[in-house]
Amino acid sequence: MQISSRFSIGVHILSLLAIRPQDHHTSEWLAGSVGTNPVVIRRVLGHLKKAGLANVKAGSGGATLARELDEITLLDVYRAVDVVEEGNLFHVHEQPNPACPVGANIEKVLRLMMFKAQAAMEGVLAAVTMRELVDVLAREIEEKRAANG
Amino acid sequence: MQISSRFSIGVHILSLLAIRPQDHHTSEWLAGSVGTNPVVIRRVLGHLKKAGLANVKAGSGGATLARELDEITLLDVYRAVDVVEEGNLFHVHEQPNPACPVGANIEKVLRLMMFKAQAAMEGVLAAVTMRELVDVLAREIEEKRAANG
DNA sequence: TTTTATTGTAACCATATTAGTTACAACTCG
DNA sequence: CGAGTTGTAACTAATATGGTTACAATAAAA
Repeated sequence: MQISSRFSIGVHILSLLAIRPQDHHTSEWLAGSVGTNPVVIRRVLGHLKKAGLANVKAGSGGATLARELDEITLLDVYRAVDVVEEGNLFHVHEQPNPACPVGANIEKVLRLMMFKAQAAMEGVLAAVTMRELVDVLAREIEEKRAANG
Repeated sequence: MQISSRFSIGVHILSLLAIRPQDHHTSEWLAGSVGTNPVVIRRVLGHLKKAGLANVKAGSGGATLARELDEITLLDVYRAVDVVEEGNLFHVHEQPNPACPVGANIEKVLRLMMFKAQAAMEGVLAAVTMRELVDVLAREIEEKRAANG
């Protein structure tokens, strides 16, 4: 099991919009960098638009950031692309036997522990802004450029 | 996307082994409490056995704990039932364009952030032992018993 | 030894999700 | 108008999940 690459694609797209603000970001252009089909990009971009993270212009085409990078956290992207239903990262089996003491009570205990684990994960995503990520990315690009030419 | 219920089933099984040590824990009996098919139980139990968390006796049947509750963390169970490939909770898209500066460098940055998020989640699981979980569960059972009779 | 109950595993099924693809109506703007 | 683009539906192949039947191998009781 893995969390859908829609999340990583969403981050990739927003990074492109941030780092290359001058370009005409069509789904085809974005797909070229992500390495996938334009329709996949349009689907993810649709999620980002709905969440108020990106603007997309129909007809003439092109996407832009709808918010400052400082005001977009990785958790915002994660939620936007709808990869994990809220509070349900873990699937808890659904028919424990209520006639058995363990069966009747384990669900509550399990959900508590799993919620904490999930919250810890999302907390890390919430603590990183796209500004920080793009800064790290830009530094990475610059370092490689300096090294390889 | 959700992490397979094998994990919650595994915890449920170990809890049963701990709370009802006197019973004959056949897959059928366990399935009765979990609310699923005995084969599903046997499959999970197979994972737990392989990981050294449970003993299962073929032929005459019956499962028992193979370790003290204090020496089993939720992370042990999570790893045992093989719900998430190590280090790969997040699926990162696999063909970013190396000719694009963003495409060439985003994977490393993404993996770093995602690894931190995943590690935070697993850290919570590692911090909870089956002893603690079973204690909470036993308290829950007792409270309900006292209230409802 | 025979009988009975159980495990371990293969095989199959229905369902769901994912990511890619084709197709096309609706839209924007030169 | 015409060229280029988005939004979306529809289809596909691949994969994972959880349930089910079936049965050989096994253990222990009768």
